[in-house]
Amino acid sequence: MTPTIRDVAERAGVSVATASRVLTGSRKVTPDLVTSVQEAARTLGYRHNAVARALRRGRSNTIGMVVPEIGNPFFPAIVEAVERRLQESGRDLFLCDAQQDVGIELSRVQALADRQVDGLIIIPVSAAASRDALERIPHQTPVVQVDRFVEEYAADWVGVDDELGIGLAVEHLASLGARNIAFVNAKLDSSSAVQRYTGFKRAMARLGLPDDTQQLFGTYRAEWGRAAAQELATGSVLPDAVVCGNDEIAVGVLREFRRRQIRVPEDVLVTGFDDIRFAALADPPLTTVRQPHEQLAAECIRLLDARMAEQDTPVQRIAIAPSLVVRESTGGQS
Amino acid sequence: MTPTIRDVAERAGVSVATASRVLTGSRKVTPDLVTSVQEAARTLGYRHNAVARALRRGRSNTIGMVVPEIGNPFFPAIVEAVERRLQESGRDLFLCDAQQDVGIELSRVQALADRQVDGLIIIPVSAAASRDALERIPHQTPVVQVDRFVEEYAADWVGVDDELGIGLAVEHLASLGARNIAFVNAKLDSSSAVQRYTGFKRAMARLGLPDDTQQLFGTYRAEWGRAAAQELATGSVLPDAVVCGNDEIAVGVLREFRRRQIRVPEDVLVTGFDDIRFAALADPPLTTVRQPHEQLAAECIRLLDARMAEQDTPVQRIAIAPSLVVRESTGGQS
DNA sequence: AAGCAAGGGGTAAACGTTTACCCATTCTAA
DNA sequence: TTAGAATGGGTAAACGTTTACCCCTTGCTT
Repeated sequence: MTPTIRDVAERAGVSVATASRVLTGSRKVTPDLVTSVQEAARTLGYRHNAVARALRRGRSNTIGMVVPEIGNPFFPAIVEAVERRLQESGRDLFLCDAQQDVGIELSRVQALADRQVDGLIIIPVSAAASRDALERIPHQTPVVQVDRFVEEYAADWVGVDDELGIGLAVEHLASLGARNIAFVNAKLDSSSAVQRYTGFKRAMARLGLPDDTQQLFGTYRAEWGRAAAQELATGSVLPDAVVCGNDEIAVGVLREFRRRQIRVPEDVLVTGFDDIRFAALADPPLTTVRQPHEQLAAECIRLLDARMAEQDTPVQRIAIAPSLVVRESTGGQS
Repeated sequence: MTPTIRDVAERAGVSVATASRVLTGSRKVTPDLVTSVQEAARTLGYRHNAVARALRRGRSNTIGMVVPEIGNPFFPAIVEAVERRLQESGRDLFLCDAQQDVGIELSRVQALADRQVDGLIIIPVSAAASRDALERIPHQTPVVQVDRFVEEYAADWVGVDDELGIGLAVEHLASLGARNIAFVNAKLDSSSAVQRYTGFKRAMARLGLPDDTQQLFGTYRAEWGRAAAQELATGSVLPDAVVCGNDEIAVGVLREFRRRQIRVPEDVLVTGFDDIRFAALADPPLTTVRQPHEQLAAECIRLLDARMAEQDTPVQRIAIAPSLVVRESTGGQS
């Protein structure tokens, strides 16, 4: 069997209390005993049982995170940044995937909460349907939402200013002379889809552009981008530009236009959102709205720690301004 | 405070033992009591404390998984498939990212083992340097390696037959008349990099092709692909074809060739490995070796369950034959 | 020199479950 | 009818820690 702290104490000739004190450093212990306990622990290959510790302490030194779909490359990028931050404070991150399903999301959230994670970072699947999952989280567990949020649910949030981001894209296109600007997005069930849509409409209005352009709603995936591009291409007139709700959609759009020999950026301009790894590798490289991962992650951990330190402080929503990255899909430099 | 089983028992007017029996179904209980316990649990909003349960039972109904780098899209694809499988048996998956660092990998493995996961699925970072991390896993914890394995370490493995896969690519290129075939791969510190390399050399020898072609080793990332392509493009003669160690490299290669106006497939053929989501979306769409995720995941869970059921059965290595997907980067159909 | 504080060790309770064991009741079979 | 089995409930121990509490020793202050 794996050795317990009792074995360590026995071998070192001390009580378990002393052994625990040495191993956790929770109280001062005579140097002699310190070394003999450490020696004993080392020779036995002792590792503390994190389950027992968590039960006793009521905390686990672990943060849980749930993302909507790990296959969507934007989310791993956020996860990596969060992980790097957590590492600085020596905490572990356990990651779960909701597979775009609020039922699975609920079970993941509960699995993590049941295991006494000290905090929960969640990118909710749906602005409305994820509320149930989040409301079932025990109230003492701090929760921070990232990127997306749930409507009418009081928890901290940090994300990018989606409205502003889409606005940057639209303005850029308008400055290049585009007037008939189509919009291809995911269905409006996540908060980011909603905000990007309102961002689009407001920017169009602000710039005095016609807002009866083609606006198509599907999923945040490349297949949808292809399907949408097909619809745009077979319509009566090709738009001057296509604003996409995320980069995956945009990559699908580019692919379909290429297949149909519609040239980007000569015949039509295309923009994405997120600046995923492959945005710069697409052909042509994609003009997109960059999400500052590191900053998002830093704010996320800051919010979480603040919430852990003080439960009853007012909820915050932090929107970070994104920036536009101009590449060849709108005629920029490579 | 959140209610405990004691509260449930009290409210239902039974002992905690009975409450536990009802809630876990571990023994038959009179129907009356069953309903009153369930009623009590429901009205109190009782959720069992998974930490306490795990401590008492010594099992956690949880599988841990560690991947080398979650930002590499091949790994999330495997994770998703594994997750779907585990769901069938009602187990949870906690995922950790090693960030391509064997030190972090070690700490992740230990964090999971310390929390009494029932099994560990690991894609090791390095064929040699990851051995330390794996050897420190308590011997009662079942371990299955996926995709990559650690040399001289006795644990089950399931993956694709890398040698065979690369062989398919080389044969395909040879059948198209390519003779001067370059190879762009990651450095040989992961088992897959090694196996893909030997696969390449053997295939070249088998087909009687010159094996003094350019062979470049970097990382499994697109940036490396770009750098390597630059080197190939500026060499004295452009190879007939480039076999890449994975799709990310290949995408980088395609990008750089495009930038330099080297046409694929007219001037040079390119192949990848993995068939990630973006392989079909690259321009031109990438001919690649497809990894059967679902099958890999299924075998992985099967191995894990077998190992959990019986500790001392001989170690297995299962190599699944991959298939070639021909796309335009070697002149195939879109 | 006496009293008190501080330092540091041990004992045992507690965290929330599950389950071995015991016991009372009811049922079955001879 | 009665011995024995079967059914089902309760009591309490156990999982491996951490830590409140107690107590002894030492050293310092007056």
